[in-house]
Amino acid sequence: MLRTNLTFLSFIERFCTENKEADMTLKSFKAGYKFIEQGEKISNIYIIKDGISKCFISEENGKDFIIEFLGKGEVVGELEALKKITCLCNVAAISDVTAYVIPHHLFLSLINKNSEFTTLLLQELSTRIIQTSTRASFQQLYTLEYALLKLLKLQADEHISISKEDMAAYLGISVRSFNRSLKQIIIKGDFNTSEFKNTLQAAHMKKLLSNL
Amino acid sequence: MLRTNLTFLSFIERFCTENKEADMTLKSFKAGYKFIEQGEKISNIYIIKDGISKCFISEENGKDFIIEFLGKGEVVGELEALKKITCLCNVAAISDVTAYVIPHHLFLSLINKNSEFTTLLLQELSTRIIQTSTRASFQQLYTLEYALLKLLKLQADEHISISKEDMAAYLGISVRSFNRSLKQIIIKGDFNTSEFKNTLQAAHMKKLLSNL
DNA sequence: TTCAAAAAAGGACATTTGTCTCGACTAAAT
DNA sequence: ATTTAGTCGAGACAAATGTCCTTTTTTGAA
Repeated sequence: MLRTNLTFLSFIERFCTENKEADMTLKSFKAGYKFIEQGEKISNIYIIKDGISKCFISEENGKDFIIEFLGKGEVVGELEALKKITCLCNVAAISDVTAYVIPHHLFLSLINKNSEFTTLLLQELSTRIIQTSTRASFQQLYTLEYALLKLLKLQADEHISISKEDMAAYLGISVRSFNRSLKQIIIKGDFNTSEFKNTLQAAHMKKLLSNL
Repeated sequence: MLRTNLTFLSFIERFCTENKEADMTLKSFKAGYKFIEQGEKISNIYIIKDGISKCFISEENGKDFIIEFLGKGEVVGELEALKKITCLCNVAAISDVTAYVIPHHLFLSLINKNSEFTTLLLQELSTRIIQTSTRASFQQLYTLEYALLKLLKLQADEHISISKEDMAAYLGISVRSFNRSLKQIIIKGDFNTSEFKNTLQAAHMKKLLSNL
């Protein structure tokens, strides 16, 4: 659920130091700041150096759907650059975020001139398709409780914690349903059973649950 | 819902005629034949020349989720080639299908040597991410009836018809729910109202509904 | 044409999820 | 300490969806 791409980040940082004259800058955003707005035209791509963002679609009926949480090395705005479209999603910082800002023209010329970069980009896009597809399938075909349990586990694994509202938006459900399922999980003690392989995970999970 | 990529197909056909010595073949599959099996290792990619296929994930609970219907110019197996993984999905022919078969090594060398091809591939992957993401959001956040109506409209637009089971699998619901919503739509006469702009569409829609 | 088997449709009930609302708790202001 | 506004959780009910099983329709063979 929290995507990262350290290889991609290394490449960018290396490129940055080796091409100091290139038109790349580093920007910081406070937690909560929405730095990309759905429907707007942008002329830069962003590569997250630090912090966590959420990428979400706001539907016309007022509901939000979180496509993915983005961490180190994830890129944003590249679809817009490649396909010359307005922003597909909103992107907002969840924690404080710093990101490399790269103008579209530089991004596009990198693709043309640097095959290492192109390969990394192809890898990134592939990963995204795989994750988006498998998640869509999973969330449509399994019960909410199962999906929620999996989501909590992922947070335990990655030692992060996401707000209740964001988790609900990620699962595509109301906060009410989220609370209900959460209670079921706690009552049943599902998080104590078989699926947790190590006690560290279980401990982090308890902490997570006590904060919700 | 039915993806096509005619630019991609043109490129392949041109490449094929210009490089007769290259290791590319044309294969045909009868309607219903599952030519890619989830979890298996493959060493070719397929580019659909003609016909319609469905690409679907079979979950462990026995349910299927249709990721997308694929028409002319759509490529299959490229994620597996790029990321060296076993097949993510099943792919089955819905109508009779003919497809170009290209070995992984040729596909990968095309990426390295032909920047036009790489650009087309980047476009294709981008489109896929966009479509998968917007669909996931839409299906999670809107009512079934709304999603179904949209699905029927798409079929009317594209002059194709998909079986009931496949539509249900695409929407991630049971056939029972599908039938219920369908009835609602017919009773309400939704397909006759505002959203249908031209009578050709409306006519095709009536034909579709009478076959369901 | 008739009948039996198979497939599809739909009714009934259970479960899940959403919406609306009220009450409990929190925190800040007086 | 009291009040008040705001937030959060959950009860109650409604709507949506799945499962199971009966009914209806279709198909194909005699």
